[in-house]
Amino acid sequence: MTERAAEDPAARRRRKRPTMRDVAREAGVALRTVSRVVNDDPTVGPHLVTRVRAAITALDYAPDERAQQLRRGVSGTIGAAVRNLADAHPVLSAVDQAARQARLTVLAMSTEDEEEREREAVMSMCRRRVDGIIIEPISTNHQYLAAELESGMPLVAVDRPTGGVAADAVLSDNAAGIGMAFRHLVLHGHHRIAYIGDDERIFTGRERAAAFRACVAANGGTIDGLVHPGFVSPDRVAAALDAVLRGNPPATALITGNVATTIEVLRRLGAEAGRLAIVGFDDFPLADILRPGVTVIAQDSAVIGRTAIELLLARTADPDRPVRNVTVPVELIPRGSGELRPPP
Amino acid sequence: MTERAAEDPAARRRRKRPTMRDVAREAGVALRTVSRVVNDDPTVGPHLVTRVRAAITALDYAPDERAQQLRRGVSGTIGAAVRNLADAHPVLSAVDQAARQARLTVLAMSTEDEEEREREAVMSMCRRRVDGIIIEPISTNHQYLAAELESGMPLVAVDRPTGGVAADAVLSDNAAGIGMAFRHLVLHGHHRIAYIGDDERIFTGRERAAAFRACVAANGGTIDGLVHPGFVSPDRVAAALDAVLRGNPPATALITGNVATTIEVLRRLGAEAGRLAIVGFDDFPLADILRPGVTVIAQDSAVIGRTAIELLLARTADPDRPVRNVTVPVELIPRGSGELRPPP
DNA sequence: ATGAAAGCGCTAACAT
DNA sequence: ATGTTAGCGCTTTCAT
Repeated sequence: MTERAAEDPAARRRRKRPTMRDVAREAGVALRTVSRVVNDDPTVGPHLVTRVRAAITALDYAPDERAQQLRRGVSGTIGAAVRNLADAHPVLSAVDQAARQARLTVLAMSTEDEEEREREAVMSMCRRRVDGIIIEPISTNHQYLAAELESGMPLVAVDRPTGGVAADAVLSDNAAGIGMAFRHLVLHGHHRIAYIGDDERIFTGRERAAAFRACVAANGGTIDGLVHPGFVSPDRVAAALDAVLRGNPPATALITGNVATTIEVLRRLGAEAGRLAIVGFDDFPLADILRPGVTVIAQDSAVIGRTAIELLLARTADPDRPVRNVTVPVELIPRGSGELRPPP
Repeated sequence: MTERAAEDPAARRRRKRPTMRDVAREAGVALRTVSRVVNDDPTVGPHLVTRVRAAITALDYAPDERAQQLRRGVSGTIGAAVRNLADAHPVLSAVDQAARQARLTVLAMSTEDEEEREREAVMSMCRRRVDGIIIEPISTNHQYLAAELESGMPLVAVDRPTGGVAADAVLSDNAAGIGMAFRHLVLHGHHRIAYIGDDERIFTGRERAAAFRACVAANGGTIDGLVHPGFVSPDRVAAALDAVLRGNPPATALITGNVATTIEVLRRLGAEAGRLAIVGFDDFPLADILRPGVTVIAQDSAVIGRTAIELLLARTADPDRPVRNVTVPVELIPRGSGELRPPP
């Protein structure tokens, strides 16, 4: 790690940040007039507007948003509690864009998949008096938010619902997705289809595993040795994959319940990836350039993000409206891995 | 998209958010005492502490951070202007963690790779009076920040330097990385090595292309038809790849200057990926499960992120310290694609 | 050990 | 059309 000191006028003078009062003095007008100009109030004479603008430029004045917020009562900011800042749920992009269109700033904080961090992040947002919160829940018990919800804080859960308190949520249609995957594989000639996915303590893990069991049952099969929910770790996925491949008879197709599992399975399979038909839940970048391409059930991030903001704004407008859960359809994207036929 | 209304006690009462004054009234003490308790001032009698705590709990009081910040003069927040919220530079995770350890909150805003958005985001952070800004520069001219820098706003550029104003920066060792990639390929028997990368108007594109040219020259070769910098689009990459493969003689190895290019090349190559030795600049998830695995020059995100926060804090402590540029070493990770030998 | 009062920088009644 | 004044919710002298 190399350091290099660059040129720097050592005698750089620090200027204190100018306030609105300074601008008023500079322009020779009242504070209120500056405020009017800053807020584009049309009732200011053009002459003064010019003078104030000049003063603002001369002093490099920028209003203090904290003071504005404090006084105005709204923050113009919504909080987003996401799992990881560098690799957030793709809906966050959509949330961000939709928020911008609603002239709202997004304050993103990471939860690192830890309940306590989630709580810290969300409470910090509340203390900042954000105008609403989008949360990708980690915790299963959000009682700690009861007071906030009661005092009208709009909160929208994404991907998973909140627990213990009623809040708006926008979820993907997990059951339909698993159904699509299952039928797709059956259609391609598979009879022994297995499932490896998240721990059933996690909402999506629970929903997807349950949907899978229902599919097997509806198809008149038995689920013995075919369903492998659990914590996603290389070892566990490896063991589950092993059980699936060495079953009697072995499964010829696999549904993976989340991206981490899909990737771990592919990593494990390596060169033998073509040996097993695979449909993964949730799309991921590069799924199309793997060989074979990975067939996935894709969530509609754009719609989810937009819907989340809509629910947020609706609740802001009417804090007493009934709580809503919106389910967004998913889509099967065939890319090769899900279209593999079983060996004869 | 299905909607479902959930149970909701229609007559839910909205409680106004309690202020410190409310807590004081509830506890029967002065405002100042509540403030003391909230800030863990030890000079409050244990009896009153208990009473105040009880009132805080009873009212579900949480201090308004905006007001605290306004009064205290610091925000406890640093801004991070990143390209995209859902797919930020991996250093952001490291920044986030390092910031948390420094008891700072990260306010992330996206620039969407647009200069104007960058400016909006950064200025918005300034108006929020954040304690510092981490920026992944899009713009090449940051004169608009001159006043802020002058009034002491700590600003650290990551991955690329700022333009037009002197600011701290932490950069990867682009030249060394290209050098490592080039030597690695030479070592594996390649004589015709090509480069496809970013537009040279972008800092990293410029540095990497220049380093590549230097390598070719040092190796006694000519660069005719081997260097293809430019805007990263599927068409342009396809054309460049075509030129590389149909050269006379064709190149047997390729260095790609960024992840987008690497992926576009792999997508284009498809099943023929084994035909060309490839070393990509910047690591990416799944590089290890592609076949062959993709050999990359990896940046040390953790170090970059930590260093960025260090520079930020150092400047906060001493706004007059000389501007520093820190260069962080990169690493070559062999995974297969870079170890392919040229056809005989 | 506790409290009264003065702001932080701004907006919004309410004059004029 | 412009200015005066009272807060937003908090921290912080300065008394007591």
